[in-house]
Amino acid sequence: MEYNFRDIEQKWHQRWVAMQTYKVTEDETRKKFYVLNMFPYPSGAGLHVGHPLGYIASDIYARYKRLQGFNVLNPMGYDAYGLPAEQYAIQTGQHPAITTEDNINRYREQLDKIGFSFDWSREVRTCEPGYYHWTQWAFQKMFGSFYCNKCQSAQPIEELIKHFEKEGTADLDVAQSEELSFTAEAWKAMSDVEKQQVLMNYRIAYLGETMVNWCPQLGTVLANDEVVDGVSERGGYPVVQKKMKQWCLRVSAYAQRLLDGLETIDWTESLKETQRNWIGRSEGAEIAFKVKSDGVKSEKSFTIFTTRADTMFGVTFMVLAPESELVKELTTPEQKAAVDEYLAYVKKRTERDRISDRKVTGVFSGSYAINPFTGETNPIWISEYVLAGYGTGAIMAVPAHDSRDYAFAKHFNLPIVPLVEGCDVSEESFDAKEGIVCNSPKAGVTPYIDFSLNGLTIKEAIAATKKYVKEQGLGRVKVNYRLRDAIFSRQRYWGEPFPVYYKDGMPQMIPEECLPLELPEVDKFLPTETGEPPLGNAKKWAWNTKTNNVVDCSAIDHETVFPLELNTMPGFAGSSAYYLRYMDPHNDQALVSDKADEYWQNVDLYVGGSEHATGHLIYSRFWNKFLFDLGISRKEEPFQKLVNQGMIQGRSNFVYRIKDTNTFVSLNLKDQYDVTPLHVDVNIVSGDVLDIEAFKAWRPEYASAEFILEDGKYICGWAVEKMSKSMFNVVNPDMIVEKFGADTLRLYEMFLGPVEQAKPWDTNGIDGSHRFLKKFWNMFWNKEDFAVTDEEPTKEELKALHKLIKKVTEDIEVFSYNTSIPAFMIATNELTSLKCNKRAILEPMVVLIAPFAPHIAEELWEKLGHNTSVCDAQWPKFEEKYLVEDTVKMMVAFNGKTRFGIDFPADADNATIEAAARGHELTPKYLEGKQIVKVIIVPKRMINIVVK
RNA sequence: GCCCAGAUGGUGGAAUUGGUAGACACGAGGGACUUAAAAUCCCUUGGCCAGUGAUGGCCGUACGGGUUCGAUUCCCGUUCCGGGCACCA
Repeated sequence: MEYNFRDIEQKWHQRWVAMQTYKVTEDETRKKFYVLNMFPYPSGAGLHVGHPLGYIASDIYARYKRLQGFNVLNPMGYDAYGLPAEQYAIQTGQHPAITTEDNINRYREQLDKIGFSFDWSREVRTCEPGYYHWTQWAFQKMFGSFYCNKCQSAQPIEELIKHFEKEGTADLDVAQSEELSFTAEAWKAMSDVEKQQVLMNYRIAYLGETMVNWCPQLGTVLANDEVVDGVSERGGYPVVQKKMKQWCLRVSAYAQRLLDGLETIDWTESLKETQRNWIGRSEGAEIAFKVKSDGVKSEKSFTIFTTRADTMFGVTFMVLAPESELVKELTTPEQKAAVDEYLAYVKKRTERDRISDRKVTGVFSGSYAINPFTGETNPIWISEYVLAGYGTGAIMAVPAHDSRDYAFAKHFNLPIVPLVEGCDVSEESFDAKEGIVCNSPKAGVTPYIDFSLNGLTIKEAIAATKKYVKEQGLGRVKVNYRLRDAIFSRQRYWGEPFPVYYKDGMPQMIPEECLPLELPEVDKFLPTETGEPPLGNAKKWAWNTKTNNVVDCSAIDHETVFPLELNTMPGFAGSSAYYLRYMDPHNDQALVSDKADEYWQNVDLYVGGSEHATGHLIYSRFWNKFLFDLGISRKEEPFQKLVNQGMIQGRSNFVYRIKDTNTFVSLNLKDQYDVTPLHVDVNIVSGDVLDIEAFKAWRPEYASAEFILEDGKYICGWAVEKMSKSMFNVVNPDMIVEKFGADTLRLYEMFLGPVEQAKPWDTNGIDGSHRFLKKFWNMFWNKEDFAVTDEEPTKEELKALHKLIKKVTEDIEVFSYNTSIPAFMIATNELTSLKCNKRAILEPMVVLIAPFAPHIAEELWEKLGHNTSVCDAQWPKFEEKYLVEDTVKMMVAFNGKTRFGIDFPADADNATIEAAARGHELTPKYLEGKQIVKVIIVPKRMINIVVK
């Protein structure tokens, strides 16, 4: 019987739907296992062969776990809000909801062909009100919370208000935008609006006037992870810094927990390292410097942050960030003109300019600071190399031991004082944190300090200085993080609307029971003429606080009807807690019910690309920790194990056109001509041989092309590149399924190499996987008859089977699918040559292959007489006894060189083997005249005889 | 500049974590069946050398050292490729 994959796959796709094979419900009697793929953004281009790679890998794992008796949750959905649909809408007027729906349908069709075990009854789409209800709800909870540093947890804002009423800001240790200080009386005296303004300083979701990455071409702000090398990640447009009022999430409050959590989860080291870099913890000290203006000592002071407190004696100047509030305060009248000119220059420069040309620039403020350790005065400069957003926006410059300070000092001719024994700072600074400190004043020489750092190592000196700073009240020990708060507003249409209206200029949350606040219709998707976001075009976009519903904008009276927020939420909003929603996707009372949450807990295995390392995977961990603090999520980390599937690259093909002609020359002859390589569609190339007729038909200008062939063929060149339309190297999985079947595609994608590794797609090798499935199929058939007998299996057959069980089980556990497929091939070849057609062997084989090739497994399972799905079978148990041999072939080596193998009884102990070796029984001719120094026995493998 | 992960045949990649390097597959070459093609099956396939031959020898896991009876695997140094962070004080 021929292996007719088309009929088989179609039949089982229908059956699975009819039988609801993949529907899961909470079942207290079984252990849960939660497998999750990063849900896709449904782009207009559809799936290419790279997309399903991770889905196949996780599907194999999900099916395997199910066969092991776990209750497996394996859901799928769509990250449906996004820029491409909106840009398409701007160009064509087509509503993004329609484009998105079309794309989703296309994705679904393509996914269904590959035979995944997704429970589609749990599908979520981030753009549906039933889903974004809970995105808005979480945002409101963040608005209503602050972060308590003492208890390391989010708390209701009411607790903070109580604190203010009792003792003002005294004894307050919370996450905040800036440090405020007021008494309980002052708090009570504040107006409502003032109170709200104060509270905004502490909320986890807050409206903040911050420097943002503004992308004029996209007309929106971008988060830090959406900006790469000073241009937007999408589209590559320039990004400038701009001060704007935006919604922000206080992700920075969770920096330490985000860092600590990494120790508890099973992710790759490189991904954890990426997140550690992004969080960027650094331990240092904040030290206050008093200001001396025009030589007159003033009461003004400012604080700097340093990780090198030991270098206090090497400070020769101070530097402020141009955006710092201190600039205005510390600029003297004489310097004002020069400073203003400099600030204007800095303002002109984009993020990109700063990165690409690192000129040394700066201006003197006119003021001086007093070093609290020495009493010396140092000039205060202003320079763009100091960043406003990190530390305090001000530094003490130690040119001898910091390369940036060094460059600045050289450029402006400022003094350089080395502090480390034997270091040479004539050409460059000495930045290393190792060596012995020198040049610090002896104890008692200055009136300011009573100890010397000389002779200490740098590490000791840092510790000693910090201790002193703390004791003397000169400053405090401080940990800083590079991680910034996430900017949460986007000036876009196609995203979640904020459930917020404005009263007296202050944001108010619409009542929780009125959620979801649905995205309004607009007549155009561009910003308004006055530059407001696209929601400004909505006619019906105001909130009536009496009736609690959305009303027409013309009704705004600022008494009962108020304007609604015009920004929408960014892409990461919807993807931050979707794994919780899958647990209970249709619940309209809660994000997830207690019962479902208690059962499914968290994701056991998460599969997706590493490009989300500093975006989604940080935001999602933050979001989950917040929900954890609220008692919604059971586990502090949402994704226990994470596997990053490698990108599948394209394998592009090239033809070589002789310049100024329409003649194409084959690869190995091209060096004889002056040629231009051109991309050619890989779908008309097979094994690097060009289909000439298809090529002529491909483009009208090639219809009359001429060819210079080798051996009668046109051989194309090739290169590995990103898979993309413009390179003509996109391979569509539908085509592969059509030609070879889904099982072959699944097997081949896994066989290509380790899941985690990036690798080029090469359709050529797929024959091998297809041939294997045919061989596997043929084991069950004798010509046209299904021929499986109930005979007792032989020892040899059982050995082949159990070797396979062992290998496949071990491989799946560690995601090494690419090595278990050869094991299947070897076992199939062995059993075929043994002419084995016994049920006791073949039935477990079907179960073993079911995760990899579910369609063929179902068909054979049914033919074997079962009336349930193979998904409900039991994973075969491996038994060691079938692999135990009577004899063991031991390799005999002399001084490490292997000579030959010799059989020993399997139960021979080491002493017997060694005696045989020493007794010259094994190898007389090699041992003649030589002295045995030692005999090393590697169990069941080798006897190594060391001779002299 | 700092951090992380890599480098194995013509190609994708194996190697039980220190024990016969190159499994398995593709590609290539040869053969069988066939009028022919497709399909299928069999043999060869890291390099060099010796032999009619079975076979034997030497070299070989980016490069140079080291530890070990034995190193693709562990350690030190170098080169190259990929990824992350980057005026972060």
